[in-house]
Amino acid sequence: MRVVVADCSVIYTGRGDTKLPRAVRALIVKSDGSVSVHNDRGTKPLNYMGKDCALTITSEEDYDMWSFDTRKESLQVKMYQIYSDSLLPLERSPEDVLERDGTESQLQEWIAANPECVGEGFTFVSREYPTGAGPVDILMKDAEGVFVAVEVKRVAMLGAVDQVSRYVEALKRDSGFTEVYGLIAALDVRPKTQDLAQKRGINWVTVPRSWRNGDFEVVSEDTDNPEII
Amino acid sequence: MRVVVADCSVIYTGRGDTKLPRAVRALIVKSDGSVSVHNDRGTKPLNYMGKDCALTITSEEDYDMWSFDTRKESLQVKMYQIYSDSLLPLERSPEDVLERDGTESQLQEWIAANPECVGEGFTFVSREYPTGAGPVDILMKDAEGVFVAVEVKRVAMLGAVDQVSRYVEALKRDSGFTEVYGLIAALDVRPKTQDLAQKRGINWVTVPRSWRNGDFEVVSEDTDNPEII
DNA sequence: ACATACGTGTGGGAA
DNA sequence: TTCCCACGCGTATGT
Repeated sequence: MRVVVADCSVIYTGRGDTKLPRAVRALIVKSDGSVSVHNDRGTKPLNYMGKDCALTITSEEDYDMWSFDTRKESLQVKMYQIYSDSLLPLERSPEDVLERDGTESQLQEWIAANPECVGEGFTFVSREYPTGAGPVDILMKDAEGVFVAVEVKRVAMLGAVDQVSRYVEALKRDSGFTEVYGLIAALDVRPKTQDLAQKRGINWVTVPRSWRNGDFEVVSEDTDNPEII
Repeated sequence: MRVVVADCSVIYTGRGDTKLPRAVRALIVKSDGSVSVHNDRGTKPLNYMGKDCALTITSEEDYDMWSFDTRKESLQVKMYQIYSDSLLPLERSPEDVLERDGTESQLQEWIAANPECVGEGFTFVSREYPTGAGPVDILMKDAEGVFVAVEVKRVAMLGAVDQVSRYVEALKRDSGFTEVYGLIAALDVRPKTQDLAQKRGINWVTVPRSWRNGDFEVVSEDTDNPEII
């Protein structure tokens, strides 16, 4: 990994177009051929370019032009003055991957395994049940045996209501479900989202933050009638 | 900006939880109190923490613990060995902002100024027209004088159909519009999005990539009847 | 501070 | 490969 501190200006052309005026910034060039231009604020680079770009350096009167190019994009850095240029040796192990926990997909699994948490007497039917408008996260039946299309989110916003509306609509029209309604299961359902859900006749429940402690998964193993705690 | 190369492992707790195993990586600490943990691949940090986090360093037997904390989140880095630690002086100017071109908001302005591009005889009525379900990007009238709720996107996916459906629904119900329909104007309308739009009775048009050349904006100034070229 | 929406979003998984 | 959706999305803007 190479870090260059320089007085530079930047032009990007590709998916969009951007300009950066002349200023002192840090360029980070990695061994996979990616570049980022950082200033002293924030975690995101001001400009960047994905891996495998080719660097060509040309000299002009007032500056060196560092041009990073791929097939479709180009990042052109005018280097007016270079203050430092360091090569930082990093071992690169392909195993160096972030391990995530508490993701939506895990929440989904957990709710599928604990249908009671979204409603008394609810039972699991299927995960990723296909509809004409995309797969429903979880399909359940309620205590009366009516189908429920469950949309799982960590944070539910307006789009979640739209999604579940789409699924219910598609299940009724394309799949011949006569009795089916929608439900949002989320850690957090925003106020406006609650309003829209209400209007659309979509139910919603909040899952307690403690879901990851596994409270619902602990089953008594000492009795003949295992009981959800 | 401080760059530390070290053999370290990382644990993040906050919105989710993540772990990184022990490896040699670069820590970037900026003057706004943000941190990022980089390996030698990609433009995105493996871990990071936004601005204004407080760093406290404590010594353990095998490592120093660098703990970056905010009210709600915490990034804990076990530093087993530090290979280098450089302070890179960057001037920080608040004016150092990326200037973008070809954004959605510019596309929106352009379409508002060139309503003909989405339909023969269309006329502009209003931008950001408020509805009970949020503001419509552009409100127009078609050649017959019927209202059209236009949703602008660079790339239109399923959510765009939902949005414009919501607006039309709200305009009819809350605002007393009797004649109104929805339209998506985008550079790219994805296949499934076209299908769903069809089903919902939402129209869509693609804006040519050349919109930024200003073809529609060039107006003859030599005649009494300025004419769109 | 909260809520909403854009982004050169990025990344991953499935068709 | 393209298409779709989640993300500790980040970041800016309006309230």
